[in-house]
Amino acid sequence: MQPVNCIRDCPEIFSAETNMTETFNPLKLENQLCFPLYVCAKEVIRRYKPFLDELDLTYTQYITMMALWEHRSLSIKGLGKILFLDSGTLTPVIKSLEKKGYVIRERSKDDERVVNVTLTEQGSSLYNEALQVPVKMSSCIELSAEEAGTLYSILHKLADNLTEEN
Amino acid sequence: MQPVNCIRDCPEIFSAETNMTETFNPLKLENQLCFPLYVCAKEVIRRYKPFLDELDLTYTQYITMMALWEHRSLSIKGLGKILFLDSGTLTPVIKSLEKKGYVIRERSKDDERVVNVTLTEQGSSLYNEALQVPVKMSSCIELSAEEAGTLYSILHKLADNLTEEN
DNA sequence: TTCTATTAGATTGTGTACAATTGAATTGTA
DNA sequence: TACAATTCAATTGTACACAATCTAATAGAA
Repeated sequence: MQPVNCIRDCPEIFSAETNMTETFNPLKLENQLCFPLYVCAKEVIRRYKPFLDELDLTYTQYITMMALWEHRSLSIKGLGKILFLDSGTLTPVIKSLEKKGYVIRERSKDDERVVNVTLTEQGSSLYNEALQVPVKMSSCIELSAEEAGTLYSILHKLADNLTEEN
Repeated sequence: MQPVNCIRDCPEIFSAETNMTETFNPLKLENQLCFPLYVCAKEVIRRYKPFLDELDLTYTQYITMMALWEHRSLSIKGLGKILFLDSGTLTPVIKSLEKKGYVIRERSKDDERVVNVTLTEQGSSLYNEALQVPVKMSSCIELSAEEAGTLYSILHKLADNLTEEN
């Protein structure tokens, strides 16, 4: 990726408020904030792939399992709120997890519209193998503890800002 | 998104080197670094959509046009290096841009394997309308100048680290 | 209570992403 | 110079991601 000279080279943030001096070009890739975000997300997920392949999970299936390891059972809607995914994405992901035997899907008796997704025994026990995934990933991301912490908190602030009140 | 308490709550970074005290759980979504990255990338791109719709561009087409506004003409391989995309993704994107009249595709005379993608007059002049996109986006991202700059440089460091050497 | 509005999830259609393969062109080497 | 290896782009197959639509179920209001 390109080097960066100064803080105002982030057009989504600065183009409106900064005085546009000589050569500053808000449509250059190197001046974007979203583009490296998009590249990093893709590349980190690509680094997950070999480790997730060992569990026969995709990244989307992995984060779905994480939500279920924490909550045991969730509706499609509940999963969507946690993962920021809609039913168009989740329905096939969950059917795939069901086929692998990690979850079961069943209509709620209280409200027939609701589909509850629940971990099976096999899905629960996958947790122990999955514990190796973050361990292995940690060696792929060469950021200092401070940088990682800073990145973490800025991303959470940004995510809150972008996803609030839809 | 969930609140964060302390810097070690980033398992991809910390799980290998940190002493695992009592309840720290590396497989919780709130303890991931990749998950908010993935969510932010998706959500920022979603915010682009209404502005890009006005230009009849998708985000992938938009970054492709950015590369071409800067370089005028590039091979598929050249575009792939800049955008971190492979031919399987780029071929349909470029055919779509060709259909809209923004680029032309032609085999290189020097090397018939190479396809050069070149801006048309119409593609070039789209630049002027596209200048409004970063202006409009700047009001969607509520980060301070300092946070944006910090995010920018950490993401570039991470991208360099993830994409170096193929 | 009946009719309307809302909600949950599934489906459809479009557009990425990427791994793996293919085929044509070029390069490197014996 | 042949011929094996490499390179470039296209194609194929799988898996998202989301907008828009659809259907069934539930809730709300007259």
